[in-house]
Amino acid sequence: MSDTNITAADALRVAVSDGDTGFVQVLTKRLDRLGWEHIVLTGAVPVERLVAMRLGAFVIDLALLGQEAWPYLERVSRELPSLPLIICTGQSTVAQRVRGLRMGADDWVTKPCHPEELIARIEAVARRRRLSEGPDVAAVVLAGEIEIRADQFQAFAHGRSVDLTRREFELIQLLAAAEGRVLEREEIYQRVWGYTMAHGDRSVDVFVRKLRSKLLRVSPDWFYIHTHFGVGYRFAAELAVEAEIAAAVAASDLPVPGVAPAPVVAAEPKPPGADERKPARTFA
Amino acid sequence: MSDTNITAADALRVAVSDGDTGFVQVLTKRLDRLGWEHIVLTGAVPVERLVAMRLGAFVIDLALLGQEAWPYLERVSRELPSLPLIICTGQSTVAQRVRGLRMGADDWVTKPCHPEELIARIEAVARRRRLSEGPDVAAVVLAGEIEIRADQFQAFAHGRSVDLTRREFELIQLLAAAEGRVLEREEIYQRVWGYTMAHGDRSVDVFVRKLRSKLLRVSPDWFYIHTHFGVGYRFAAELAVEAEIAAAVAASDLPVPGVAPAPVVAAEPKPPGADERKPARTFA
DNA sequence: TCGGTCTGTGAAAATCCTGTAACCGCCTAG
DNA sequence: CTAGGCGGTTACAGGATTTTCACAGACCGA
Repeated sequence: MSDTNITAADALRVAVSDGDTGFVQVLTKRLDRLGWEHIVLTGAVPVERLVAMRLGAFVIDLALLGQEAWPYLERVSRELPSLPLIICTGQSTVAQRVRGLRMGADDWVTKPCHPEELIARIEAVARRRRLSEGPDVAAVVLAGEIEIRADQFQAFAHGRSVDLTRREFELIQLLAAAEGRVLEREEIYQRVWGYTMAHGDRSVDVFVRKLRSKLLRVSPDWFYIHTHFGVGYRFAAELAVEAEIAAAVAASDLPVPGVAPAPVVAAEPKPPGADERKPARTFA
Repeated sequence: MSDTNITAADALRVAVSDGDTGFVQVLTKRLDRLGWEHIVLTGAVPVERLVAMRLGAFVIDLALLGQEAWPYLERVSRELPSLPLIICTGQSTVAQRVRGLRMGADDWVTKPCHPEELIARIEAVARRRRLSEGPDVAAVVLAGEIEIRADQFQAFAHGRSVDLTRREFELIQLLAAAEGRVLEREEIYQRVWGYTMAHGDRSVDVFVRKLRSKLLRVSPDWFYIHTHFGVGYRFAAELAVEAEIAAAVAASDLPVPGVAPAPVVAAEPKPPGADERKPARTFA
């Protein structure tokens, strides 16, 4: 329910094909503020290039294309029927608008228009599309020997189910999504359970234990969930040997900053602010 | 692929909620010529009645509702997110249009407008929706011993009809179309029943049971619908024997080569008690 | 090293979820 | 107008899952 989630879910890559630099500038500024990626095009970009852009929406000013406008429109909507296509152009006749819409455009906005309305219309079309395409098929996270599939509400190892319950799955998904970052109990509880944690609640600990136990069963040579004493938990796939070395190093009290980047396995490069506080010595 | 399909595919049942009799008259005349069914409403019709109408699109003039306009709009788009909703109303501000669109409207047309354009916009939204509901023209789906034929509104096994009712068929079709993916009850309800599931509604469960029972009658050696506790259901044809082996594997916790290709039904590996319980049909 | 905290563990208790079956209107075809 | 099919609701029981507890073991700072 965090607003970052909302942004992420709604974020789109939008291409704008328009010659009116003033309009484009105002529009892109708003898009930036929304966190949407945008690409400005200045002509009839070949459909193949559009495909490569993996767009979430396409805003196009027909005036820019002149004679080519209708054929281009036809081609785009034939080749990319699932691409939300919004025509944003100057004065037009009813017949032209009807033609454009029948041809496959999802909306037709007449300039001058308020950028906010254009954005709202893009959202409306994108929302309608998303509704039909269902959840992301590519929602798969890999870590060590574990494969987390959102579409299955389940994690797998060697093709076998880890047999997680709903809460267990939500927990591992949250942790894995924040791979490398330490999450505090409060935050974990807040985001998995949906409401604030009562003082002294041990639910998170208990579920971490269950998770560890099940992961150990299917992937005995790896450690996935690391305890940060007094803080919370961190998810990071680590080969057992590696972890032991790391622990030994930490125990010997040698200032070795590069503990994580172990040679044995291609470890995920940790983002810069990942390391906090004292080196954690607990690697359950 | 007959031409009757073309007509059928484009024909929509449209409800128009508008007080302007002149406009409605012109519009309905055009709709008639297109062969679309239409219903004229003159107020805030309760959502349940809208559901019963099984609409393909809903055109609404906010002016007709006065104070009730926004709450009503909100309710409709929340309860029936899949219903194409076009607002066709008089003068408005950008802020109002943005609000309406954000709230869930698919388009906002300002009156006076040409009925042809309104119709084109309805078509555009309906087209977008249809796109998402899948290229279901794959009229036949095969799974295990079951053959699901969309054109017949029926499933078959060994050439014999499974004798499914309308709802049962819609349910199995939805599940089968998402084969391998877990569908949550909410989503199932939303897509089969067309509106939001009331809290505590067990309809989905009951129909799953009916389906299982009928499938078992015609194809006793297969499991088709798997329960994901706390989540929903997943469709996947699985031979009973396979399922038992999988369960045994999980229970013994020994890797057995060449048995489990992909996600496989597994039973909770209970400690020694190694119970020979019925082939697991549940999937945590 | 010591004491106070914090975390891991195992199990019991409390909840929640699902399968099942019986029941109730509505509609339609006799 | 009546029986039967169908969609939908409800109540219940058996399990599965989640929460809670008490205790043991770890960790940190002094």
